[in-house]
Amino acid sequence: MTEAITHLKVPMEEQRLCLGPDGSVAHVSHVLATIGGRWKLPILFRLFAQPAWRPSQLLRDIDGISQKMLTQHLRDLEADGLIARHDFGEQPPHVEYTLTDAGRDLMPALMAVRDFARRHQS
Amino acid sequence: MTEAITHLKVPMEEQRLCLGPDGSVAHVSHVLATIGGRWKLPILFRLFAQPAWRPSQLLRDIDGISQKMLTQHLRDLEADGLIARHDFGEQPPHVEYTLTDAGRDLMPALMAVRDFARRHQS
DNA sequence: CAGCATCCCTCTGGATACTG
DNA sequence: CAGTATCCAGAGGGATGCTG
Repeated sequence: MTEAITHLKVPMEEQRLCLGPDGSVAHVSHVLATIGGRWKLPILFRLFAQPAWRPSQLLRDIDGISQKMLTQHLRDLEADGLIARHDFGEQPPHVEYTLTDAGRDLMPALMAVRDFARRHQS
Repeated sequence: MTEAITHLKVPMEEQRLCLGPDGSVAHVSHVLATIGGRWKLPILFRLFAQPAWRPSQLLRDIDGISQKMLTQHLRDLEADGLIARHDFGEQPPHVEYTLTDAGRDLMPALMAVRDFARRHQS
């Protein structure tokens, strides 16, 4: 590689769509921030594979997670509108978590990321 | 919401596809790790909007980035196969970065994430 | 121009123990 | 069972200055 790289022109529209304070970068960054926690994907994918989980089930099923991080991530995901908390008000306590419509709508995008990873598996 | 949530059955195939050491979670997590740096999306989207950039251009164009983080992220992205470094061996130094085929292939997945963010913009 | 080295600080997340 | 509180170590990243 000793030859200068051709700088193909790209329409300014494309640039504005990608960059800037409210462009693609900001949108994607925001989503990545909401799913960026250490255990958020394991939680989301479980709620996708099986619609309702109790915290104790997740705690047992997700290997290595602590109760503190489970609760914290569930709170975050709920605040970001990806999952919903259902309290049955029973004694002993009974709580279940499910994906929201937004949470379900996110999964195809994550599958696109997964498919990319599969295509370029090392 | 006082009624028990119906636990719809999901095929075991789906579960194995999503979870486990080599399932979707691992794949997506790996990709998120490679693009998770503070300035990696700004870099990738710029290389997507315009094919070749010199480090000094990126340093001027990406508001707030330091030279240390620019170099570090460029190294990481190169090691992960998303971008390529082209050294023209001139004096003064002349280096350009471009997306690799893999890097270009990643963008549609990121666009899917962006479109999700747009649909659910708050 | 491209890149490296050092210091420092914040934030995430792990371990542990406790409450209703 | 569901959730909270505290302490603490490590990674990520900002500021600054230097080299070929």
